[in-house]
Amino acid sequence: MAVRRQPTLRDIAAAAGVAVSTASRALTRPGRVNADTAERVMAVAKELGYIPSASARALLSGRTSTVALVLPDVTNPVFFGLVRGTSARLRESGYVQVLADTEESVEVEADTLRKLRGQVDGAVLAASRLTDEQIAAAAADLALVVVNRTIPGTPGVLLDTAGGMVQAIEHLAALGHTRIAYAGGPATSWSDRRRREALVPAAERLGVELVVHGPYSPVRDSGPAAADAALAAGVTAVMAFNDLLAFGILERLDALGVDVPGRMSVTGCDDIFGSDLVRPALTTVRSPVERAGRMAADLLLARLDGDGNGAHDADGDAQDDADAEGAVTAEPVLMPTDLVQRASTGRPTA
Amino acid sequence: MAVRRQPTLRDIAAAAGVAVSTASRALTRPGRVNADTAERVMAVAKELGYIPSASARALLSGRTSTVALVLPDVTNPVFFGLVRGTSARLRESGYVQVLADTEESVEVEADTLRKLRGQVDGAVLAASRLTDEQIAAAAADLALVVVNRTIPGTPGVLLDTAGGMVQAIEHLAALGHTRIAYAGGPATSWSDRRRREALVPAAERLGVELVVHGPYSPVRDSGPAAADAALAAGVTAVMAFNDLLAFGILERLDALGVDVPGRMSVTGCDDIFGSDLVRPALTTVRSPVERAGRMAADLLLARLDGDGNGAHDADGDAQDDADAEGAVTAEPVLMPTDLVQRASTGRPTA
DNA sequence: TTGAAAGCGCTAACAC
DNA sequence: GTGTTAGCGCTTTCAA
Repeated sequence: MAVRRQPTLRDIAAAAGVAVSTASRALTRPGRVNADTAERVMAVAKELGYIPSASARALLSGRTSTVALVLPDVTNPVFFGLVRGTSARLRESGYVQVLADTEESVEVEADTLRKLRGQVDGAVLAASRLTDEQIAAAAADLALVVVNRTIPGTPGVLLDTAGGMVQAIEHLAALGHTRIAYAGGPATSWSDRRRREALVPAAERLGVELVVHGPYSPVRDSGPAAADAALAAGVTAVMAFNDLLAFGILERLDALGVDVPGRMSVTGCDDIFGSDLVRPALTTVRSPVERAGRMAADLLLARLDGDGNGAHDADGDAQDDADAEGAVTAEPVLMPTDLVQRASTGRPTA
Repeated sequence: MAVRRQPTLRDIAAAAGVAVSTASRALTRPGRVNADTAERVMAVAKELGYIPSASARALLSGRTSTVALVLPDVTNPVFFGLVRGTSARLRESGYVQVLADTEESVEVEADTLRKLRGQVDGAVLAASRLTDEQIAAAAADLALVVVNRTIPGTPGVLLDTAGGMVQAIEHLAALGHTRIAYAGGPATSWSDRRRREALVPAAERLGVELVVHGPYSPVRDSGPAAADAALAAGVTAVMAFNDLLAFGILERLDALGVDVPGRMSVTGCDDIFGSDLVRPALTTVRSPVERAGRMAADLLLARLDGDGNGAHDADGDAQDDADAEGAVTAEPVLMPTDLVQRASTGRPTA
């Protein structure tokens, strides 16, 4: 396969009886050329199935029209929305998206970023495992937008899950819970730190006792430990760092015959696929991950296309674009989250 | 950001006091050059952080070291394993993976494939919406591997879900079910056709009555219709086209207060994330999607790198590679599936 | 062993 | 309005 040689601009020019430069002009800015000539060239190009060489263009312009999305784990449901968001936004602007899975490895991520330099115009870096310094260094060579990280001088998108968690604790307090556990995530997690900082004063304000457990790995397998810790702490509700952890907690409680939400309410975070499938369905913090992906792509494209060319205004999403414009100044964009109430939370019956 | 100009080969050559051609040789085949010179050049290159321009290489060689994965919907859990499989395999061989989401649209897919030509060396086409003719045409311009499609002359990977479905009906028959429904998938689905062709004789052999419903969209929202049809047909078990549909069926049965599996057993297909989270946990056909992804990438790389260079033998997966070698002849590779028994199937209590 | 030069496909001056 | 030419960064003859 892939036998037939692609026609080049030279072929088109020859077939149309013009010089290559004329052919080039006819195809890229028909205005700058005689209408008849332009038409003829375009007809020939179409007939021969001409497609301009991306490599040649890239070599000449230094621009590849390609953007990378770098993720620690493509199979983590949390990132699906992100992939879709960036993917859709980039396609709208004619960019190609490269997907890089770093397999949760710092080395792979650093290596990937290095190789990407020159291959892509920019990258969206999600849930990076790198240090601030490493990211800042990479940003010197490659237009970068970070998701859920704050790197001075680098634009970013932040999902305000801390705000959603505060909504969750308010929800629980309103239901009558007075002693609540937070099953925390990885010690290195920026989000986790933010949530603790938000939850402590919120608990105080609401007059509830907050017991912080963890750190736990944000996976189902950590659920049993978190569930046991919550039971041992004598709380009536546990807020999990994320849905995966919450799933594990629910499973453990189910196995122990603990009534949810009667004896123990459970909340998660992310509203990933499956959170409404578990029984009882999980009350969780929904974050606009897909919109965050769009936004990240927006920020990146704004940088790449130059601030004012308006190319990234193609879609009518005034909300996003308004934010994007503002964020060209490298202020991280904060995306609000909200609480989805389902069956896993209720009044404590004890 | 992205300010610092990338050093080119010329810079390296100048700094090392050699000609560009020598620098090129030193970096690409150190053997063909004086050892001292080679060392000096490499040292300079490292110091200056030289990275060869992918565009220039591509322009010269016509090879981009990039492969596309084309999917109808990145957010469909069925594809996650595929993404991961191709991604891992491609990275092992130093290829970059481009992810293209066609949004279930024939037009977008055709358009994507056309644009991809020249940008990538090849593509893995999964669950394509195109006609055989369209795919065959695209294969003339681009090295292609199809997943779950058979296109004469084009290598492919087939997930033998039909075999898994037969296991499922055998399982149900063994439990004592004598009248079973199959909630079929889209009429255009190649897999669906294969399954019907396999299920009918299997049912006959097992002495069970098979009632075929559908076509249904393979999404949760189609579940209620499928569930209602199964109930109306008086069967004691329903086999869903895929897990998403099965989820919808379970929800509907739950809402109607129908006991699962007592009154109705349910099976799915794919074993997607969440199938063990639903209650009752779903008995389903597990297909080795990630391995299929690896295999598809294997087949593609075998084509691209030429049959015998062994580059795709880097990993020790003798099983896969043995198959891959054989499949260079464009015989589709069939991946076996198996049944995962969970709580949603049991003896009929009526 | 090394250097000079050609050229991949394209665009952007710069003529005419 | 159109053609000629140079050159993006690299590899690869072909000489030296």
